[in-house]
Amino acid sequence: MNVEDLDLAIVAALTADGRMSFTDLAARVGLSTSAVHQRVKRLEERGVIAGYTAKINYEALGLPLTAFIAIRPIDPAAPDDAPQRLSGLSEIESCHSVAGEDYYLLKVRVSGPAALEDLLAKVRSVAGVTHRTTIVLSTPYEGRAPLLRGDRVAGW
Amino acid sequence: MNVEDLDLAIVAALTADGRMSFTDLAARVGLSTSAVHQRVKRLEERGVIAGYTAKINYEALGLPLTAFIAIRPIDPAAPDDAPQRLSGLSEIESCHSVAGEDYYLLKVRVSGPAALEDLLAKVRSVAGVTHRTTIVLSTPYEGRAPLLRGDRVAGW
DNA sequence: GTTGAAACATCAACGGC
DNA sequence: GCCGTTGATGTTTCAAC
Repeated sequence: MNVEDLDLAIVAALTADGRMSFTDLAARVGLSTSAVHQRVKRLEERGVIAGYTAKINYEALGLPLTAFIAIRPIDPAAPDDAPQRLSGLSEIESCHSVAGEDYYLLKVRVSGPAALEDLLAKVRSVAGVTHRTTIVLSTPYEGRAPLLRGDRVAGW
Repeated sequence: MNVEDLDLAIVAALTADGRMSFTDLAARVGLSTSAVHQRVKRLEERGVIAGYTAKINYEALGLPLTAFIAIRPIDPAAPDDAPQRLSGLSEIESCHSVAGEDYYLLKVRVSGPAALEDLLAKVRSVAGVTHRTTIVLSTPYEGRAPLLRGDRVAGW
């Protein structure tokens, strides 16, 4: 796919501040405004930049409780459309299919223990048995940019 | 803190598209451009909107392997500054302090198994013994907006 | 990648509800 | 207090080089 160092710098800058103007971005990577503009548009078209989002403080929004829920289907032989069936539950922020004992790992945001209890009941009824729920106490950091450094793609 | 429905609509729109212009945002929530502008600035000042970020396709960037690493310190009596000591490892996207058997849950992005092996060694040497590593096979969805609906803050 | 110019968005000051 | 209008400044966008 060939993403150059300049593109990595652009991606890093837009990860840190997704609303940075093309003018500032240009100054940061040492290019003209329209040159970065073209590169950003190309990164968007190629899907390297999949979009932009606001970072939300969910505590301030009344959803102070974050948890991870590991699940596995009740019937392992049944067609596994759990992600789709769970997608209606708005409390679920992300859904990963994982290797290991569990099938899926969900990250959820709720208003408190009672809402978590309700959610767990819904998850059970929709997509199998909940296996393990891990409560998040605090989040030292989140959404950092894990970008490529010197060691690059060697090792695959 | 008192976040109104109008603010929730703004937050939802900016979660879906963090670079949406105030003009479009205004049309979407039925306000004038400067009215939404003022509300967004207030949401930023109050910390409800903590910033903006680009959504990156890490596979396209050469980091196709995502994993969760659950850790606990070697010496539970020692001062626990693991998040800070781990913050130098750029592969770590997020670090949550959790309840349960483990102390921290890390989400990491690497280029492949060899890079994961290297990272696990670094995590061990820096912040304790790695207890369980869960490989992500695929991600049906991620970064959705878990916003408040009718049930609100009841239940706390 | 660059320049330049038109269309558009941002932001602060002011007035009205 | 919150919303709307205005106008100056800055930004985005696109064609031509």
